[in-house]
Amino acid sequence: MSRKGWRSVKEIRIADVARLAGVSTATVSRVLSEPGKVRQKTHDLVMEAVRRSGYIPNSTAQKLRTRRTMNVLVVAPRLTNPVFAEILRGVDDELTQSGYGIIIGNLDNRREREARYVELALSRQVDGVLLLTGYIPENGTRDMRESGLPIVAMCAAIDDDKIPNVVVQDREATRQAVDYLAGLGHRRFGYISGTPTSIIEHERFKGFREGIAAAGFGPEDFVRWEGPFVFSTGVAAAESFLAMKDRPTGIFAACDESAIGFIKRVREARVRVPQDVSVVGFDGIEFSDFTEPTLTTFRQPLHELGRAGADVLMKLIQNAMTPNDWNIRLPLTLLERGTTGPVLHKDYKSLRRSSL
Amino acid sequence: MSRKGWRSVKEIRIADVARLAGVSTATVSRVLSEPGKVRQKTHDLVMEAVRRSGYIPNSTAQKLRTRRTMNVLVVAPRLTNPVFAEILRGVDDELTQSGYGIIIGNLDNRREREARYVELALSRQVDGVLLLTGYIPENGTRDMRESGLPIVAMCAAIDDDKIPNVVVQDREATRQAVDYLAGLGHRRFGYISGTPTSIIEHERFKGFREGIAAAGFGPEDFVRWEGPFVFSTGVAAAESFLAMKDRPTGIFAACDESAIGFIKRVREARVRVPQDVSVVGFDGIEFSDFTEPTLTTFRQPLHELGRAGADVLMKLIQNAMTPNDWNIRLPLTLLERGTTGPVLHKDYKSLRRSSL
DNA sequence: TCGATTTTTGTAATCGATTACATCTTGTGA
DNA sequence: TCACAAGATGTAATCGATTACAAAAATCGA
Repeated sequence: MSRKGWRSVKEIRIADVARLAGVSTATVSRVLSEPGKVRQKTHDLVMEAVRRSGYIPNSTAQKLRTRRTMNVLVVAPRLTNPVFAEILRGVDDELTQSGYGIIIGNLDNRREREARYVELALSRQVDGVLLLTGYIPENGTRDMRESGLPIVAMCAAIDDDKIPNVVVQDREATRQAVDYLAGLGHRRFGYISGTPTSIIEHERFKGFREGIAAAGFGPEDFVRWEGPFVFSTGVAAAESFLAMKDRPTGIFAACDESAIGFIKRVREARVRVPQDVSVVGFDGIEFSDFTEPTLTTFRQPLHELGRAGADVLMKLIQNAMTPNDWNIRLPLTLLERGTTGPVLHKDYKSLRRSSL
Repeated sequence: MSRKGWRSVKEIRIADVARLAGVSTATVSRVLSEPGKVRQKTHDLVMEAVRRSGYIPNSTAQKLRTRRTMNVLVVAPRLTNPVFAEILRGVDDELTQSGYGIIIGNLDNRREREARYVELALSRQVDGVLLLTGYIPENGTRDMRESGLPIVAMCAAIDDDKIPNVVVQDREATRQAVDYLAGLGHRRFGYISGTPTSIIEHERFKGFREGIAAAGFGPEDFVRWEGPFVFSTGVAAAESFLAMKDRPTGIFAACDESAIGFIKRVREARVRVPQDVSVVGFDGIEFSDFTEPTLTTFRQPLHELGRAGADVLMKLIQNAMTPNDWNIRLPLTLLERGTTGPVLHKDYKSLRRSSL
């Protein structure tokens, strides 16, 4: 069997370099990884041999011996979601700087795919794990924690002393969203959810209800439409919205995609945004600035979040945590743009009309 | 130094399992990787020991011995670009099925980051490489090919007998785009480019010029606006467009983002789409269906492309290539939507007006 | 039941680096 | 110049699996 058919290039081992330089493998190893431990003359000799032979250490062998893989696993719910892609970019920025590689664990929204990545961690292919998911992956009897690996939870707080959290302040932002809409005079609200089973969604909805209460309203003052974090959830919400007799005027969507889907559909039905209905999104994806009108939304500090998460993981791996590192919560920014405006109450309108 | 502080969980080695089951390590190994080679009774004994101890093989040791890492490197120009994210999803689908892991090489549009990934390949951390970039990464004196690893080039044809290509038919599609616009009566064209240095852009522009020629026009019949594959390129093109006295009416954009940026900007200036100007995009990102009007564009079979690329790489690794695998070219689909329509020539209009 | 054959299992080498420990050099001060 | 410390280098064990080869056990036919 020519399973190794492609292995055409002769591989140079550390022993080859040692022979070429007339030294032992130990010396070569030291030259390459312990600066200043070898005499200058020998050092030059070895480096010359390395250069001439084109030697590059076999990283698998290094890993076996040093027990460090210099790889990190990043588990994300869905890679094509721009939110996770952007976080991943931040993570990548930070990790590659420290010489770490990234192995991606894309769940593609199917939770059963977790098992594979738990296995990966358990089999020691990585030095640490970044969870962009809202829960700790488990694999039947075993879960990620059992690996004993450093884990950092992002995107949703996890209640475990051993696991640092690096998250955004969703709940506060969502609360603020309601406050903002109420401030514009809105009295009836709509909430377009994200994936109902995700902790992120729970956090945001909790913030929403808190906001509703804080503004002096109750559960009877809002409707909630359920669905995953995608465009079509907004479209479906819009269908339901259009069928209502007494429509809400202040809508909060748990992600920009569904906000955009909603707006697109209601505009088709000649509902005006923001004159007839105001919409606040969540995420601040690049696209939200290219819709008509431009979307009012909360911008997540995604890149910064990614960097922060990676930074904490590095510290965790190196046992260099400070108390502040255990719970990092980044703020969001409200981008007031074109899809929100003061309410035109029916009664207000009629009042006005009669007073004319 | 407590570098290993976190390594709290006792690690179980194959020797522990062997002792527990009262057999040799060779037997345990065979139970785990050579089905049917061990007597049923012994097999059960071993499996029970594995279960009881919770043993999971140390994959680094396996890799060192078998010389297969079961990892693949995917080099992409930019992860946050939804096109690459979607291709990656297809790759992931195919590879995880075969038990391979993915190490991501995100260039983030900075070519100097290549070196790192060439090194990765050279140090044997992966069994193969998928290039989503338009060129072969090089690292000073060494390039990816030197690694002797199986490489598959996607997104742009590479002229090397040893490297299979799995690409989409950009050029044909772009040609067709011009043909389509000409068929709608357009006589003056605009071309919004992508990153000028990328091979992908070259291919598309080549197709565009071929289309122009095939429709009986020449270089004087179109303008070209340059810029990277982003929204702002379209916005800048729009500024230039708006400043023209004799504006083109048929615009092709090398990616959906710039098409959308263009449309957004010209609409702000009260130019109507498609009545005043028709726009054809390229890619078919999810978002293109949520603009106003919906974007006419070419859909790339991204997921399929990813799967196909991964499939060819698997075959290459296993020396199982068939002649057809060396050059796969997937077709694109024209999605006729809202941003294109028949031209209203000035002379045509005046003609019509006078005949009324 | 015996020996030949086949099947199963064990022993030990191996993959390619790192590193503890031993040994050899070099440098220093008296 | 010598004794001794400090520094440089070499030897060989080690990481944890796989696997070639050897040895033992099971199977079979006569």
